[in-house]
Amino acid sequence: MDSQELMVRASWLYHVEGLTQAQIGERMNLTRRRINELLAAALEKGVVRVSFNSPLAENAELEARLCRRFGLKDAVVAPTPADLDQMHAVMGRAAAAFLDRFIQARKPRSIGVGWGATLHETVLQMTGANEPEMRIRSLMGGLTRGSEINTFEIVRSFAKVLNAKCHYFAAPIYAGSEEAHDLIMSQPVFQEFLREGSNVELSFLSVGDVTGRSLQIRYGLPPQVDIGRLVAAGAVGDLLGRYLDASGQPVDHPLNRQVISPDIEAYRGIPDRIIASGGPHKHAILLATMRAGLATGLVTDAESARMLLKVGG
Amino acid sequence: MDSQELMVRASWLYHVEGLTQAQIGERMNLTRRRINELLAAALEKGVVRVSFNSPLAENAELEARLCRRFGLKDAVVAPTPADLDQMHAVMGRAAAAFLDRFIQARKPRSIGVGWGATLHETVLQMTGANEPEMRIRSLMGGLTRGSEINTFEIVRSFAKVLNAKCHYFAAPIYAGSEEAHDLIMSQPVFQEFLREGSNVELSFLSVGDVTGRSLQIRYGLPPQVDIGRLVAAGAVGDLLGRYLDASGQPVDHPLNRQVISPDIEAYRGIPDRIIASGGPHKHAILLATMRAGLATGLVTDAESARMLLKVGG
DNA sequence: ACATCGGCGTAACATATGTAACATAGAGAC
DNA sequence: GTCTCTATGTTACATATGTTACGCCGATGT
Repeated sequence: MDSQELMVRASWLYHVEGLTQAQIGERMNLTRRRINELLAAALEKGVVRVSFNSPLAENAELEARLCRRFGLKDAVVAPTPADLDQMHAVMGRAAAAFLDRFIQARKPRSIGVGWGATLHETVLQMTGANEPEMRIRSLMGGLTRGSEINTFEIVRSFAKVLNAKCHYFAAPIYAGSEEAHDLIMSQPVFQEFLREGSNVELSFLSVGDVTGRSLQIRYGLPPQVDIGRLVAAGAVGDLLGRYLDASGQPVDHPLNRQVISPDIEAYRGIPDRIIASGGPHKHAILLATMRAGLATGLVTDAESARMLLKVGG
Repeated sequence: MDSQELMVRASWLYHVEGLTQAQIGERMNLTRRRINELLAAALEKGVVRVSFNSPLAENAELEARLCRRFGLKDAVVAPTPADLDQMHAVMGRAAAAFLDRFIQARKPRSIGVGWGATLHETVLQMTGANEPEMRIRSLMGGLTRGSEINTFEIVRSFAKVLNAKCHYFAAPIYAGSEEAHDLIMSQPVFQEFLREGSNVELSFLSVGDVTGRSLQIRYGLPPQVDIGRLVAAGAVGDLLGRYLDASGQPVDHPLNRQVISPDIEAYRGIPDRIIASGGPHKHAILLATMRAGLATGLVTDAESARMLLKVGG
C-alpha cells in the first residue's frame, strides 16, 4: 500500500506538529475522515508507537494485567524494594495514596480494617480527610497479648487520620474453644457487630502468612496452637484470622472454628475489598486469595505481581 | 513530584489499555481534568513518547521544517534515490500524488505548467481526473529546436490526463533580441496571454540549473548564448526561463530581457506556486527560489531538503 | 455492455477532549 | 491567628474525534 507515506506524514503532523486532524486533512488535501483512518492505521501497523520511558511503566502494565486476570477493580503495583525490610513501608505508601484517593472520591460511609505491619505503615502515610460521619470498624477482635502494633491502635489511627468515628471489635480474635466460639458468636452484641462489620462499604486488609514473620502467628494465635498442624492441614496463610488453603478455601482446623470475624461469605458481601500485602513470604496466601476472588482490589509489589501472573489464574 | 507514578499509570491505561480519560479518572479516583493534565504532562516530560518506526518519518520531519523555515503551504520530501538517474521518476511520483490530491480537493479552474523531465515524469504518474472546465496553460513559450520532451507535449499531457482544456503558449521562450522581445510582448495576444497566464490559480514548475544536465540549457536557449557569461553574471539557474542569482533576483543578462514569460511579480500573483525539483545540481537554484519566497509549495528529495535547511533561511 | 463491489467522499451525530471560569481547601508567610 | 497563594475540584462549553449511514465512481468480472 502506498499509504505508508501518508500514514507517516499524517502521524507526524498530528503527534509532533500538533495539528488537528481537520488541519492535516486540509494541508494534505484529504478528508478528515481519511486522516482519522490513517492515524489509526499508523498506530495499529506500528508505524508510530507510544513508548514508555519510565521503570514505573512495567508496574502499570502489571496492574492492568492483574485487573484482567483476577477480575480486580483496582490494582496498585509498587516497585519491589531491594531491601525487603522496606516492604511494609513501600506497601504502606502505595496503599495510603490509593486509599486517600479512594476515600476522597467515593466517600464510603464505613470502612472495615484489619491489622498488621502493612496497615500500620499505611495509616502513617495517609494524608487523611475530615469525614466526621464516616465509620471505621475493626473487622477482627483484638489481641489479648501485647504487640507494638495492635488491632485497636490500627483502627483508632485510621479513625483519627480521617477524623471519623471509631468502632472497636470488643472481642478476642479467637475463642478459647469451639464451644466458647459458638457462645460468643451467639451474643446479640457480636451478632450485630458481625452483621454491621460485613456491611461496610470498603474493607482494607492485609493477608498473613504461616511463618514466624507473621504478627498474627506470633501474637494473634492462642498459645497452644501448633503451627505445624496448621500447615499440615493445608494452610498457606490467613485472611481475617481464618486460615486458607492454596485454593482460598478455609482449611479444616479447629482455629477456623474458633475465629471471631465475618465468615468468607459475609466478607464477600463487602463491595470493595482491598488487600495490601507484599513480599515473597506472602506469595502463597496472596495467590490463594486471588484465585478465590476474595479481593476486588490489590496493593502489592512488582515481584509478587509477576508471581501471581505467572502462576495464578 | 510524586505524580510520576500517576502519569505512568494514566498513560498506560490511556495509550495501551485504550480507556477513555473519564474511565481512567473513575478507576484512579481522580477527576477527568486531572487525568487530562497527567497525560499532557507525561507527554511533555517525556515519560511517554511517540516514536516513528519508518524511514519515511524523517522525510515527514523535513517537510514540516521546510514549511516553517520557508513559509511554505505545502512540502513533499521523497527519499533521495541511491541512483540519481531515478531522481526524475521519484520526483514525478511524489509530485503526481501531490497534484492528484490537490486537484481533486481544490479543483483549481486553471493550472499553469512549465516543462522539463520532472514534469514529464509527473504527468505520466498522475491518476488524473475528469475536469472539462479546467484550463491547463503553458506558462512558457515553446521550444524551437527539438527535444524528446517539449513544452507543448507537457501541457497537452496534463490536459489529457485531467481531461481539461489545453492552452498552448504560441511563442518562443526567448525572443531573438531585446527589441524583438519588446515587439512580441506588445502584441495584444501575448499581452492577454501573459495576463491570463499569471491568472492561473496553481502553477506547477520545476527549476533549471546552469549545467549541461538542464534541458533548458541544452535545448531552450538561443544558440549563441554563452553559458559562461550567464554564470559570471551570477546565475544559478532559471525559473520560467528567467535566470536568477543566489538570492533569487533576476541577473543582469540579455537573456532576461528576451525571455517571454510572466515576470517575477506576475508569477508571485499566482496563489499556489508549486516547484518540483530534486538532485544535487538543483541545489543552488532551489535555495535561491526558497530564499526569495518564490514558491508556496515544494516537492523535492530528502538530500536537497537537508541542504536547504542547513544552508538556507 | 452491464451488474456488482469496494474504496472513498459527504454529512451528520454522539462522544471524548481540552480549556476557561470559578470555588475550595491546604500550605506557608507574616 | 489571618493572610495569600497555589493546587485541585466543579462546572460548563467549544472543539476535536470516532463512527455511522449513504451515495458516487471506477474497477472488475461475466
